[in-house]
Amino acid sequence: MNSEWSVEEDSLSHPMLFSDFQPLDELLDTYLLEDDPESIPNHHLKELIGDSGADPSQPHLCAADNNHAETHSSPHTTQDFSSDQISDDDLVNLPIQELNKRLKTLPRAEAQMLRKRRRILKNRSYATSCRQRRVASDESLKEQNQRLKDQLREVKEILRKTIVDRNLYKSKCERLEGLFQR
Amino acid sequence: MNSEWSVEEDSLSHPMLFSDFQPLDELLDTYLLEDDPESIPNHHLKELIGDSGADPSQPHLCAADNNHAETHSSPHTTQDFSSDQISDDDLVNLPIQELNKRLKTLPRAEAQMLRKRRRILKNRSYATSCRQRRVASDESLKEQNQRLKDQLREVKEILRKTIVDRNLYKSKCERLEGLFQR
DNA sequence: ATGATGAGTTAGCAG
DNA sequence: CTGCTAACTCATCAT
Repeated sequence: MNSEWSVEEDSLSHPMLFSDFQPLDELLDTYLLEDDPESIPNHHLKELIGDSGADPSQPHLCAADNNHAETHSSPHTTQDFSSDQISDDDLVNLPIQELNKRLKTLPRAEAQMLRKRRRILKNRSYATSCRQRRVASDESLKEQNQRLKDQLREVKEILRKTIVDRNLYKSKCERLEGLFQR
Repeated sequence: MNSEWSVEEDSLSHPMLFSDFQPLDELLDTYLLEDDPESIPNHHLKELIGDSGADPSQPHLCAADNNHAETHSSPHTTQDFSSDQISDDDLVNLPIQELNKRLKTLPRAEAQMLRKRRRILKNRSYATSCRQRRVASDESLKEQNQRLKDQLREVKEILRKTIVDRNLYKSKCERLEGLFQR
């Protein structure tokens, strides 16, 4: 049994109905001035990636396994080991121009493989950020949703109190008018 | 006297303030009784699958190409007849028990391949429904969000009018009380 | 076994 | 080419 409408309810945190309604007006400012629900934040769904390292030792247990031991990139004499000269890290992060320079010194087939691997590695991180973006956007929607529900509840409560208040004034007016009738 | 506090907001579509506030109360019922925002529908995110047919001719352009041209497949070696006996459709839809019966008549390797393919086909549709579910859930959140924004706007408008209404009654009370002072 | 989901791969579109 | 994303496959977890 929710005695929502009894005015005697001092348990409410706003013991001001009727004689003092400043608090209501303040709250009104708070809400009515913030007139556009569309303007709710919602813009914090970026800056989440930051990959760069994270050696994907066995990315999917099926990716082409190029043996990368670039802990101390060995710019050694021979280019015999060809593809080993370029770490995965360089492969993705080097500007394409710089990469092409290095690839020119390699056999065509080798170069092609490396380009393909570059694309795969890049796609891998695109996929990762795509997923993170989706998750972030979902969370954001849920948060916004919760905020809206809370606001709605609050505004409804204010409305309820305002109506009680108005009804009291109305009754008082009618009583006073009754006195004049006599 | 009444020229002072007559309602100037005739431009509003609710020309009832002060003297007639039934509409407000009706709207109040509409909103306050629907007290729990948590109870908004949100349960229509199912019944979306319904695959069954739709020959995925080239599912990803990379799936194992089983030659499903049973009209007259290419019988170059012995094993071809065998696997062609079971269509992809049967492969996914037959109860496992029934399928096993049929597989018993086939070479082990063949049977293993078919089991694996069954798993792949099933996973394909699991993935599809997973994706659809995600999309549906997202849309649902967005819709709910829009509804909440609309409701909030509406309740705020009602509150605004109610406050105007209350203030008018309050002014009137003060006026009447002033008359008694003399 | 079945179903669900994170992650890697591929195709294909957009810039 | 770069970046993004739908769809597929695989690994893994839970039932």
